[in-house]
Amino acid sequence: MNQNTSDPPSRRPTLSQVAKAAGVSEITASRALRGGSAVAKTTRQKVERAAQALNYVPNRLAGTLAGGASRQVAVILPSLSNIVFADVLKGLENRLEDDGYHPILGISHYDATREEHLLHDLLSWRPAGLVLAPTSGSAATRALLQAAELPVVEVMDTDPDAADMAVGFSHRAAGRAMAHYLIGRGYRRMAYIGHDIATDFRALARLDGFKDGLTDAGLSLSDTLILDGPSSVPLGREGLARLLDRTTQWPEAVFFSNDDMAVGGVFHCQTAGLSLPHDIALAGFNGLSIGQALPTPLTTIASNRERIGFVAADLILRRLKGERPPRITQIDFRLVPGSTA
Amino acid sequence: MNQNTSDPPSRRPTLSQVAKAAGVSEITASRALRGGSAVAKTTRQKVERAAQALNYVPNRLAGTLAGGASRQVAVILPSLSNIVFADVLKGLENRLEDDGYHPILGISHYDATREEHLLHDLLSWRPAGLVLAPTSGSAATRALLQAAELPVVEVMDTDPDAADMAVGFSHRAAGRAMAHYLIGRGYRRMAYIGHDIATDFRALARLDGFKDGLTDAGLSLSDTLILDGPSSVPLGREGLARLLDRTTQWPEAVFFSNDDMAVGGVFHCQTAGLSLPHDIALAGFNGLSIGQALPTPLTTIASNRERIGFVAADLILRRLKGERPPRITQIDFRLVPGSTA
DNA sequence: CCAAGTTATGACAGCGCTGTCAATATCGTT
DNA sequence: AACGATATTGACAGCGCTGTCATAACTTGG
Repeated sequence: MNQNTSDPPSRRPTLSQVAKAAGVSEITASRALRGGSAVAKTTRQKVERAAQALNYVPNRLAGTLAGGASRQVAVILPSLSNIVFADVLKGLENRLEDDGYHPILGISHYDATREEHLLHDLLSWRPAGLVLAPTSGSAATRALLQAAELPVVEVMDTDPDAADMAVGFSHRAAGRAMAHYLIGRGYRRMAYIGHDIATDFRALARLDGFKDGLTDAGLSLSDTLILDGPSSVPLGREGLARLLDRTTQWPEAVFFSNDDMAVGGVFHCQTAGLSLPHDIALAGFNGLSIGQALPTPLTTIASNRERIGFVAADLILRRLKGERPPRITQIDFRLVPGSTA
Repeated sequence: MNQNTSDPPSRRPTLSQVAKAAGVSEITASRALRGGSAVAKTTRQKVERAAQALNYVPNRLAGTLAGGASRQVAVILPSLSNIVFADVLKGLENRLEDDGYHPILGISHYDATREEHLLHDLLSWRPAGLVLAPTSGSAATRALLQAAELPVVEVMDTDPDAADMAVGFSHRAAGRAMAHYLIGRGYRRMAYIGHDIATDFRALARLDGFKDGLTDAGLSLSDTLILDGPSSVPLGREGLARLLDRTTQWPEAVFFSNDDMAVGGVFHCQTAGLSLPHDIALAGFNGLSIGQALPTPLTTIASNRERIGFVAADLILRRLKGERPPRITQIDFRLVPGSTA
């Protein structure tokens, strides 16, 4: 807390130093650098030159505190192990960057307590907006959001009633769509293989929707296998092996919690010499490129994660410009018939 | 710019309001909430209760500006399409979160100009540290880093001389190791299939190392195919198809720029009815789980991206605590013999 | 019971920047 | 040549918080 007279020892240059170097007042320098306001062309050039020369980097903490909007957007995702959320983040970052905004990231690990903690932490940076793929519908979380008075976008799902805005699609509807598709293909005995469902409630919603779809046709799930741990190719492979191993009456079709799992299932079939979809049919969810590159392209449902992220960022930005964008934006999923079911 | 007397209309509660509610001075409230300093137990409780009641969320912009350290770490990665960088980010976030730090993210898209711009932008938030997977060795970038006077960790590579600290491994050595392994297995005619190498200079370093390894044994690359665009499974599949199509004298082994590409190669072989590694041998890089779950586990080199991220964060944090951690930290790669080569 | 040493609290200034409003310079017009 | 309109610049205060130093309250021991 020193430095008011004379040159500071070696600190980063401040606006005041730039102003002095350019021979103008601080506020004029500020305006010159931010563009827009009325500043004579020659003055602006002087200031810009001075800033350049001093290697000036503005201090946005100060700027934001003094009245500006933050240009940081808090982002809370449940995981990064899954490429799905990396895709969302990519879309987000892409759109934000266009307007000079940046995401501050928090990973909740599908843990409601952690999510709440993160929220509190990130909010302390006074972000201009918040994007999250909620892990829980926790009341405490909801209260914090309400109080924060900033644009909030919940991504990936449109089922629960969002506090503010939402972008995504109905996972329940997606599950149901797959059930209908498989039924249409003539399958009747169907099983489900999923990962740690207690935490991933969107996967759970797909399962519920799938069951609904079966019910629509008077059917029900013949078998269900839930494995511990996050979804992965090896886990899906193990899952199918175990499911087929523990019963003599095989299902005709298996719906996996997502493509990673389903690709694992395909690999098991390749290893076990089972022909797809004749011996058994498999279906996934997400439409990852790897599933489509398989010798037997995976039957799946494509979701556009990157677009969801992009739109989420766009909604925040629009709101900050004073617009009133729609509360719910559907980014539709699309059933991709492959050769595995 | 109003609000000094009376109650502000509806703004977020400030420390001063908490203090008033608790009947103490602002600074005492500050100390009570931050813990540590000498504050009577009863006072602390009063303040905590008041904060709770008001739903107080501290303003770290103000806190940092007033003298604290930032607790934000700038992170610049070239891409998020590749799971590799998502892994690094995951490790980073994990370690940072433990100490209440958060990453501010920027994606350079393998573009030096963009990287520089991001650097400037992120630095304006006065982060406590910086982690980047450099895209270029740009002089301008280097200068900015030097001037910024904050802990900097360059991740993924230890080849170039880092400005400050570095965590990772030598991609050149990794490429060479694979060459030696394949030679040891008896292969002589070897080809390389890679993605957009102009931008991904770490992939390029692996290729160079691979060539070095061949040279060590008096061999040289029989064929090289570089495809446009980011690496992906479909691209690898297409690559191998094209390579085998354009020549009658097939290579005995193919080294791919990474596992995604190599898995695509495996899929092509499955489709084309080629037996691995008899008809042709394939090898990748990264040690992704998908490669290991294949019916024919992929021969590859495992890199520990998550750990690299974790260690990078740890280095920053240690430096902030005043320690002097090592400048270069090797996180070794490991050759994983599979059944594809 | 008082001096010396702790422990707890507060006053003050200032971090680096921007919004507001006022002051000055510049210009065209009659 | 004087006047109002417009373009350009600056003074001031304050955003919400914390470091520094000073003061007040409380111990302890002789």
